[in-house]
Amino acid sequence: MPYPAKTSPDDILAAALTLLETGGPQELTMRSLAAALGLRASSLYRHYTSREVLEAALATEGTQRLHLALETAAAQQPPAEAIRNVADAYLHFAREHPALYDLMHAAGPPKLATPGPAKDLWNLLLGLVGTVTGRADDTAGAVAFWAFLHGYRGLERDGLFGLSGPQQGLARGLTALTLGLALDDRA
Amino acid sequence: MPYPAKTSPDDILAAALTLLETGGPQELTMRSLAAALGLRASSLYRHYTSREVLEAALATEGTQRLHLALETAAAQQPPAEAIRNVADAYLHFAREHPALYDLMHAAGPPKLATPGPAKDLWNLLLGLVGTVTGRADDTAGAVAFWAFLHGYRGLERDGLFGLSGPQQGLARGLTALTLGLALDDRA
DNA sequence: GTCTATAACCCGATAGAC
DNA sequence: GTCTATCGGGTTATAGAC
Repeated sequence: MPYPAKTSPDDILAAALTLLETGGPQELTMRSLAAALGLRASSLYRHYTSREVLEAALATEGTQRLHLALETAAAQQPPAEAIRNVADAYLHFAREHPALYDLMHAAGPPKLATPGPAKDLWNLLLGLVGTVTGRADDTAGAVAFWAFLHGYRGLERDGLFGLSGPQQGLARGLTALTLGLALDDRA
Repeated sequence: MPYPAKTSPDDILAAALTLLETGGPQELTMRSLAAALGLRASSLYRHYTSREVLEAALATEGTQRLHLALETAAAQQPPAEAIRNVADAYLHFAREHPALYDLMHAAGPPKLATPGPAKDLWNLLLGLVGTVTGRADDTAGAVAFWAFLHGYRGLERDGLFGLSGPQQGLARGLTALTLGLALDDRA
């Protein structure tokens, strides 16, 4: 055959992930991605109709991986340990895949309502917080917990902890938040 | 005079702020900025040597404005009200100036150690949290409080609260965090 | 200090041959 | 399915005239 297949959607996705982690978001262009796969940019459009579609696929893949990591971290652990393990796993994921984590939040609003990786992730957080606060559907508590993790990661990524480090801000915030969520009995 | 001054660093900064808020970060280019001022892109380089320098100036300006807004919100208020007012003012600022807020965090790490707007902002948060926890330099507590606000804003901006809204996640997180920080007596 | 002109790069995406 | 060639657009930044 004159033009045998050199790649596939999965290959492209994998190469894009590697490129994203090694060179950051600036390096993820259709040209450099094609080069990493040994082909031309125009060939990619046979597998992903646009860059936007490719980024959406990346975001979905990232959300799935994060969900899996958190699930593993929480497995077979009592509530207090599960919370800490999940927080550590969350931050570890964001540190290891900073550009992917950013992309997950930049590429459109992941629908928490409709079934999919984003909803799975949300349900995990909801259940986790529920085991600590004793409420079945503690939406507000899960939002607070997620906001804290997401924000801590943002500050850390922006280098705001400089040389002095976060000074136990993570541990203290986590303890305070779980303690406060369990005690607070607002409606 | 053949070429009278049409602009100044302050004019440019003001126009850049307007452009940033109306059109988002994509619209803030040297070309469009110059066009908004009625001149050519190359003329801007007499006032700001590069786009990077201009963005740094924007970030500094934004940090000053945020600091001022928080200072006003906290003034003459008992601790509990001050915390809530500051949180509201913080989120209000981020909602009103989303692109500027992003730029403040994207344009290099603001040094919290060296004197400047960023340190002023940090000191305000540190003092505010101190009035609630009763500790003089509660670095960890301030980090936790800031992380929560920053993270809540990020989730809100990414549209993760969809139609159902944050479900009191802000109020509950704030209450839980302040309660927990005041009660927790970890070192 | 502003102008014109241009250098030197980058990007996503498409047409049509094979 | 991949290729070459190219369209059409964008950007920061500089050189030199006035």
